[in-house]
Amino acid sequence: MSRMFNPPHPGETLREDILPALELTVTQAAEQLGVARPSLSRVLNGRAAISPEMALRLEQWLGVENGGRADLWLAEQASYDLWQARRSFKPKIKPAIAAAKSNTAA
Amino acid sequence: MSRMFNPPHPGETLREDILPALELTVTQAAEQLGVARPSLSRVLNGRAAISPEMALRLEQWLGVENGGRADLWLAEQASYDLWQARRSFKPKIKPAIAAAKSNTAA
DNA sequence: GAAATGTGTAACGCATCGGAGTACAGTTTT
DNA sequence: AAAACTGTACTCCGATGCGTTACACATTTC
Repeated sequence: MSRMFNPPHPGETLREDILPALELTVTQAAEQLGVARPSLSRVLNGRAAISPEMALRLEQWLGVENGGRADLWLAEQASYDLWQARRSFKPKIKPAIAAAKSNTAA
Repeated sequence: MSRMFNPPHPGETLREDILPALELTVTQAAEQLGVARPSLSRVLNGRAAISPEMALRLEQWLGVENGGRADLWLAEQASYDLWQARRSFKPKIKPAIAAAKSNTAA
Protein backbone atom coordinates (compact mmCIF):
# COMPACT_ATOMS: atom_id res chain seq x y z
CA MET A 1 0.00 0.00 0.00
CA SER A 2 0.94 3.62 -0.31
CA ARG A 3 1.39 3.90 3.44
CA MET A 4 4.46 1.73 3.67
CA PHE A 5 7.27 3.98 2.57
CA ASN A 6 8.43 7.51 2.86
CA PRO A 7 7.46 9.15 -0.42
CA PRO A 8 10.21 11.36 -1.85
CA HIS A 9 9.73 15.05 -2.31
CA PRO A 10 8.94 15.71 -5.99
CA GLY A 11 11.74 18.24 -6.12
CA GLU A 12 14.16 15.43 -5.46
CA THR A 13 13.09 13.69 -8.65
CA LEU A 14 13.49 16.91 -10.50
CA ARG A 15 16.97 17.50 -9.17
CA GLU A 16 18.28 13.96 -9.43
CA ASP A 17 16.66 12.75 -12.62
CA ILE A 18 15.24 15.47 -14.82
CA LEU A 19 17.91 18.14 -14.67
CA PRO A 20 20.84 15.75 -15.20
CA ALA A 21 19.02 14.11 -18.13
CA LEU A 22 18.56 17.51 -19.75
CA GLU A 23 22.07 18.55 -18.79
CA LEU A 24 20.76 21.77 -17.36
CA THR A 25 21.97 23.85 -14.44
CA VAL A 26 19.53 25.06 -11.81
CA THR A 27 19.99 28.57 -13.14
CA GLN A 28 19.15 27.54 -16.69
CA ALA A 29 16.15 25.49 -15.61
CA ALA A 30 14.81 28.40 -13.55
CA GLU A 31 15.15 30.69 -16.54
CA GLN A 32 13.35 28.29 -18.84
CA LEU A 33 10.60 27.73 -16.29
CA GLY A 34 10.13 31.43 -15.78
CA VAL A 35 10.70 31.35 -12.03
CA ALA A 36 13.36 32.87 -9.81
CA ARG A 37 16.41 30.72 -9.16
CA PRO A 38 16.00 30.68 -5.36
CA SER A 39 12.38 29.61 -5.82
CA LEU A 40 13.35 26.64 -7.95
CA SER A 41 16.22 25.83 -5.61
CA ARG A 42 13.82 25.67 -2.71
CA VAL A 43 11.68 23.19 -4.60
CA LEU A 44 14.66 21.10 -5.64
CA ASN A 45 15.81 20.81 -2.05
CA GLY A 46 12.43 20.05 -0.59
CA ARG A 47 11.95 23.41 1.10
CA ALA A 48 8.95 24.36 -1.00
CA ALA A 49 6.16 22.28 -2.49
CA ILE A 50 5.17 21.77 -6.10
CA SER A 51 2.33 24.24 -6.43
CA PRO A 52 -0.40 23.78 -9.05
CA GLU A 53 1.23 26.59 -11.01
CA MET A 54 4.63 24.98 -10.83
CA ALA A 55 3.10 21.67 -11.93
CA LEU A 56 1.68 23.41 -15.00
CA ARG A 57 5.06 24.96 -15.74
CA LEU A 58 6.71 21.55 -15.55
CA GLU A 59 4.04 20.08 -17.81
CA GLN A 60 4.55 22.69 -20.50
CA TRP A 61 8.29 22.49 -20.09
CA LEU A 62 8.75 18.72 -20.10
CA GLY A 63 5.72 17.86 -22.19
CA VAL A 64 2.97 15.45 -21.17
CA GLU A 65 4.55 12.76 -23.34
CA ASN A 66 7.74 12.84 -21.29
CA GLY A 67 6.47 12.18 -17.80
CA GLY A 68 5.62 15.81 -17.26
CA ARG A 69 1.94 15.44 -16.50
CA ALA A 70 0.91 18.11 -14.03
CA ASP A 71 -1.45 15.81 -12.17
CA LEU A 72 1.35 13.34 -11.50
CA TRP A 73 3.58 16.02 -10.04
CA LEU A 74 0.73 17.19 -7.84
CA ALA A 75 -0.14 13.64 -6.83
CA GLU A 76 3.41 13.01 -5.70
CA GLN A 77 3.40 16.27 -3.78
CA ALA A 78 0.09 15.36 -2.13
CA SER A 79 1.51 11.98 -1.21
CA TYR A 80 4.51 13.65 0.37
CA ASP A 81 2.39 16.24 2.19
CA LEU A 82 0.06 13.59 3.56
CA TRP A 83 2.97 11.55 4.83
CA GLN A 84 4.37 14.55 6.64
CA ALA A 85 0.96 15.42 8.04
CA ARG A 86 0.56 11.92 9.42
CA ARG A 87 3.70 12.26 11.50
CA SER A 88 3.02 15.72 12.87
CA PHE A 89 -0.73 15.67 13.24
CA LYS A 90 -2.55 13.33 15.57
CA PRO A 91 -6.24 14.22 15.68
CA LYS A 92 -8.33 12.29 18.16
CA ILE A 93 -11.66 12.09 16.41
CA LYS A 94 -14.48 9.80 17.38
CA PRO A 95 -15.46 7.78 14.27
CA ALA A 96 -18.76 8.84 12.75
CA ILE A 97 -19.99 5.26 13.06
CA ALA A 98 -19.58 5.37 16.82
CA ALA A 99 -21.20 8.76 16.94
CA ALA A 100 -24.06 7.45 14.81
CA LYS A 101 -24.51 4.44 17.09
CA SER A 102 -24.73 6.57 20.20
CA ASN A 103 -27.16 8.62 18.18
CA THR A 104 -29.23 5.51 17.41
CA ALA A 105 -29.10 4.47 21.03
CA ALA A 106 -30.45 7.78 22.18
CA MET B 1 -9.15 11.21 -19.47
CA SER B 2 -9.16 13.32 -16.39
CA ARG B 3 -9.05 16.50 -18.46
CA MET B 4 -12.54 16.22 -19.85
CA PHE B 5 -14.76 17.37 -17.06
CA ASN B 6 -14.92 19.90 -14.34
CA PRO B 7 -14.00 18.01 -11.18
CA PRO B 8 -16.25 18.86 -8.24
CA HIS B 9 -14.90 20.45 -5.12
CA PRO B 10 -14.45 17.73 -2.49
CA GLY B 11 -16.51 19.78 -0.07
CA GLU B 12 -19.45 19.35 -2.38
CA THR B 13 -19.29 15.58 -1.98
CA LEU B 14 -19.10 16.04 1.74
CA ARG B 15 -22.12 18.31 1.82
CA GLU B 16 -24.29 16.47 -0.68
CA ASP B 17 -23.47 12.85 0.09
CA ILE B 18 -21.72 12.28 3.39
CA LEU B 19 -23.60 14.57 5.72
CA PRO B 20 -27.06 13.56 4.50
CA ALA B 21 -26.10 9.88 4.75
CA LEU B 22 -25.04 10.39 8.35
CA GLU B 23 -28.02 12.62 9.02
CA LEU B 24 -25.77 15.23 10.52
CA THR B 25 -26.04 18.98 10.56
CA VAL B 26 -23.05 21.12 9.65
CA THR B 27 -22.80 22.17 13.26
CA GLN B 28 -22.73 18.59 14.49
CA ALA B 29 -20.19 17.53 11.88
CA ALA B 30 -17.92 20.42 12.78
CA GLU B 31 -18.09 19.45 16.44
CA GLN B 32 -17.25 15.83 15.70
CA LEU B 33 -14.41 16.82 13.39
CA GLY B 34 -12.98 19.18 15.97
CA VAL B 35 -13.04 22.22 13.71
CA ALA B 36 -14.90 25.51 13.92
CA ARG B 37 -18.24 25.58 12.18
CA PRO B 38 -17.35 28.47 9.83
CA SER B 39 -14.22 26.55 8.81
CA LEU B 40 -16.19 23.47 7.84
CA SER B 41 -18.82 25.61 6.15
CA ARG B 42 -16.16 27.17 3.95
CA VAL B 43 -15.00 23.73 2.91
CA LEU B 44 -18.54 22.52 2.24
CA ASN B 45 -19.21 25.50 0.00
CA GLY B 46 -15.96 25.34 -1.89
CA ARG B 47 -14.43 28.43 -0.32
CA ALA B 48 -11.61 26.51 1.33
CA ALA B 49 -9.67 23.47 0.24
CA ILE B 50 -9.33 20.09 1.88
CA SER B 51 -6.02 20.52 3.69
CA PRO B 52 -3.85 17.52 4.59
CA GLU B 53 -4.97 17.99 8.16
CA MET B 54 -8.62 18.08 7.21
CA ALA B 55 -8.11 14.97 5.08
CA LEU B 56 -6.73 13.17 8.13
CA ARG B 57 -9.66 14.33 10.20
CA LEU B 58 -12.08 12.97 7.61
CA GLU B 59 -10.21 9.69 7.49
CA GLN B 60 -10.40 9.18 11.23
CA TRP B 61 -13.98 10.33 11.27
CA LEU B 62 -15.37 8.32 8.36
CA GLY B 63 -12.95 5.41 8.58
CA VAL B 64 -10.77 4.16 5.76
CA GLU B 65 -13.23 1.34 5.13
CA ASN B 66 -16.02 3.79 4.32
CA GLY B 67 -14.50 5.85 1.56
CA GLY B 68 -12.71 8.10 3.99
CA ARG B 69 -9.16 7.55 2.80
CA ALA B 70 -7.18 10.75 3.26
CA ASP B 71 -5.24 10.31 0.03
CA LEU B 72 -8.48 10.14 -1.96
CA TRP B 73 -9.74 13.37 -0.46
CA LEU B 74 -6.45 15.04 -1.22
CA ALA B 75 -6.39 13.61 -4.73
CA GLU B 76 -9.81 15.02 -5.46
CA GLN B 77 -8.72 18.37 -4.07
CA ALA B 78 -5.58 18.32 -6.21
CA SER B 79 -7.66 17.50 -9.25
CA TYR B 80 -9.91 20.45 -8.49
CA ASP B 81 -6.99 22.79 -7.83
CA LEU B 82 -5.27 21.77 -11.04
CA TRP B 83 -8.41 22.36 -13.04
CA GLN B 84 -8.77 25.82 -11.59
CA ALA B 85 -5.10 26.58 -12.19
CA ARG B 86 -5.46 25.58 -15.83
CA ARG B 87 -8.13 28.19 -16.37
CA SER B 88 -6.44 31.05 -14.59
CA PHE B 89 -2.81 30.38 -15.34
CA LYS B 90 -1.39 30.45 -18.82
CA PRO B 91 2.39 30.13 -18.69
CA LYS B 92 4.20 30.44 -21.96
CA ILE B 93 7.12 28.13 -21.50
CA LYS B 94 9.35 26.91 -24.25
CA PRO B 95 9.41 23.08 -24.11
CA ALA B 96 12.67 21.67 -22.79
CA ILE B 97 12.96 19.62 -25.95
CA ALA B 98 13.00 22.74 -28.09
CA ALA B 99 15.44 24.37 -25.71
CA ALA B 100 17.63 21.28 -25.89
CA LYS B 101 17.51 21.33 -29.70
CA SER B 102 18.57 24.95 -29.91
CA ASN B 103 21.21 23.97 -27.42
CA THR B 104 22.34 21.15 -29.74
CA ALA B 105 22.29 23.47 -32.72
CA ALA B 106 24.55 25.96 -30.99
C1' DG C 1 45.46 33.61 -8.94
C1' DA C 2 41.70 36.33 -10.51
C1' DA C 3 37.31 36.59 -12.65
C1' DA C 4 33.15 34.37 -13.91
C1' DT C 5 29.66 31.10 -13.06
C1' DG C 6 26.76 28.08 -10.38
C1' DT C 7 24.66 26.94 -5.95
C1' DG C 8 22.35 26.92 -1.42
C1' DT C 9 20.29 29.72 1.70
C1' DA C 10 18.96 33.48 4.63
C1' DA C 11 16.26 37.69 5.09
C1' DC C 12 12.91 40.66 3.46
C1' DG C 13 8.29 41.99 1.57
C1' DC C 14 3.96 40.66 -0.49
C1' DA C 15 -0.20 38.07 -1.35
C1' DT C 16 -2.87 34.09 -0.24
C1' DC C 17 -4.63 30.53 2.62
C1' DG C 18 -6.32 27.49 6.52
C1' DG C 19 -8.21 27.91 10.90
C1' DA C 20 -10.18 30.02 15.33
C1' DG C 21 -13.21 33.27 17.09
C1' DT C 22 -16.99 36.51 16.79
C1' DA C 23 -20.92 38.50 14.96
C1' DC C 24 -24.93 39.17 12.12
C1' DA C 25 -28.86 38.16 9.03
C1' DG C 26 -31.87 34.87 7.16
C1' DT C 27 -34.12 30.52 7.36
C1' DT C 28 -36.12 26.41 9.42
C1' DT C 29 -37.70 23.85 13.29
C1' DT C 30 -39.91 23.37 17.59
C1' DA D 1 -42.12 33.45 19.78
C1' DA D 2 -38.01 31.00 20.68
C1' DA D 3 -34.41 27.98 19.50
C1' DA D 4 -31.45 25.95 16.25
C1' DC D 5 -29.09 25.90 11.87
C1' DT D 6 -26.60 28.12 8.18
C1' DG D 7 -23.80 31.14 5.22
C1' DT D 8 -20.83 34.67 5.42
C1' DA D 9 -18.05 38.66 6.62
C1' DC D 10 -14.51 40.27 9.66
C1' DT D 11 -10.29 40.08 12.46
C1' DC D 12 -6.15 37.70 14.14
C1' DC D 13 -2.61 34.33 13.64
C1' DG D 14 0.70 31.24 11.53
C1' DA D 15 2.34 29.12 7.31
C1' DT D 16 3.42 29.17 2.46
C1' DG D 17 4.72 30.38 -2.50
C1' DC D 18 7.29 33.66 -4.96
C1' DG D 19 10.34 37.60 -6.09
C1' DT D 20 14.31 40.27 -4.84
C1' DT D 21 18.60 40.95 -2.78
C1' DA D 22 22.63 39.47 -0.65
C1' DC D 23 26.07 36.47 1.08
C1' DA D 24 29.41 32.56 1.31
C1' DC D 25 31.22 28.69 -0.96
C1' DA D 26 32.53 25.92 -4.81
C1' DT D 27 33.76 25.11 -9.64
C1' DT D 28 35.18 26.56 -13.91
C1' DT D 29 37.66 29.42 -17.09
C1' DC D 30 40.95 32.73 -18.49
